[in-house]
Amino acid sequence: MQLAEQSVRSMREQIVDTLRAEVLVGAWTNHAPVREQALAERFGVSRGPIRDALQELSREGVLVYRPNKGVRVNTPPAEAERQLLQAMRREMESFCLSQCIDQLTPTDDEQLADILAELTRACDSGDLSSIADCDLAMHRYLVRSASSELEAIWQSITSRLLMDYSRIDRFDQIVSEHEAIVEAVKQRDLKSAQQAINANII
Amino acid sequence: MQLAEQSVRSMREQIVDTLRAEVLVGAWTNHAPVREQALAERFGVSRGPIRDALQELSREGVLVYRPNKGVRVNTPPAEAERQLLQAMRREMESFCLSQCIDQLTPTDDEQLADILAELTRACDSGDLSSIADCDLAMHRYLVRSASSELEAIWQSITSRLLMDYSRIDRFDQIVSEHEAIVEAVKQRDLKSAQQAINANII
DNA sequence: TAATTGTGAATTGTTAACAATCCGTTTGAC
DNA sequence: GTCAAACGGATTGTTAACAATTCACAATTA
Repeated sequence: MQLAEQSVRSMREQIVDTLRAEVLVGAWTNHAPVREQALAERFGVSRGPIRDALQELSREGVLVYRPNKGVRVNTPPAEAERQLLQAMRREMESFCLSQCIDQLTPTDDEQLADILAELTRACDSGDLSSIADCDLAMHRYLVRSASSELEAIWQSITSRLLMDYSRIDRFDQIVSEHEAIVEAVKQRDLKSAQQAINANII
Repeated sequence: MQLAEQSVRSMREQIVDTLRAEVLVGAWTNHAPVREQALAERFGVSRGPIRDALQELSREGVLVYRPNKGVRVNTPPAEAERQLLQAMRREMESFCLSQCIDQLTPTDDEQLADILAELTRACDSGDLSSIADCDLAMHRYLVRSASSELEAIWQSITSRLLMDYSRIDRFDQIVSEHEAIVEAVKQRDLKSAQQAINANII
């Protein structure tokens, strides 16, 4: 009775990823509350899975939940918090690189190259939502390669940092920075890869 | 139609806190899966709120979710991950102290003293679940005083660290370490408070 | 007029029933 | 006897209806 082109779990993940990308790109304001029924109709499911997705995004810091009042888009972190989160994100991704870089295979290099190609295409076409998605996908790939356990924490930190993703207009810079990451990883050059990551996390 | 001694949101939070404390104390094994129906009957609600709580604990790293198979207790992090998480927790709590310590009021001091008193009582009676609860409550109080935004991230990191809370047998040490924290905070001595926190986070 | 109280629609929270999936067991073929 | 397919109970995933709460707006009163 369902389209079921993906597993049930993937459906919720897909909803979460879609909504996250839209929020991070600024497609939603934080003035209007998010209505469950409207999202349910949009995704063709009932309110249950929608509520699950909204709960997850709330825990992630993208949305803010208030009892009996639903969710709203969160506000960007204060400057001091932002600096802490940035330091933590750099620490995490540097750690993940050091853990995974010698375990990666040519297949991983291809995957990263694919993500980079899609990121480039997204930047060319100016598809903000897709840019944010690809950007996150590359970093997430490296984090997950090191430890799937850390992914949820990394996502929470990163989502909050990207709540004011203002530099998404520097398309060329985004591409070149990620090219540097992929190249350094391909060379299995830990120091360069960490530097490239740190340069990209601002 | 409900007991309703607390708000609806508090009910879910209460379920989450109860289950978390039980898992962190080792009351559950990770061999037997967690059954939704049994928990629903235990807490006197339907499976819906239980599923919400289990989802939250999964995202927090206390439980592990697998599609169509429910949740299990997570395993402790590997040693390398553990060191990263510990460094991040220290960084977070040091930051929170620096942010909040000059904003705290005598009322806050009382609250911390109350938590310390209950922790002492729990250690005297050897109530492991209560010990874990009070321990977390004190750190959470300081984190929340600095920034409620950071609380979810802090909880994720801390829960994973406590997945092997083996030193919960050193009751006297737990009490004295938290006494040192409360005292330093009361003196508004940032450096000492940070040292006391770092000494407690192992 | 300003403040307060009612009222009803809209929204979130919860429940129970139904659908889909998993897993151990049995059945059957070779 | 061994292996694979099929059956059935148990469990998770989803849905729609119902309950509880919130919010905007109208009606009432001072």
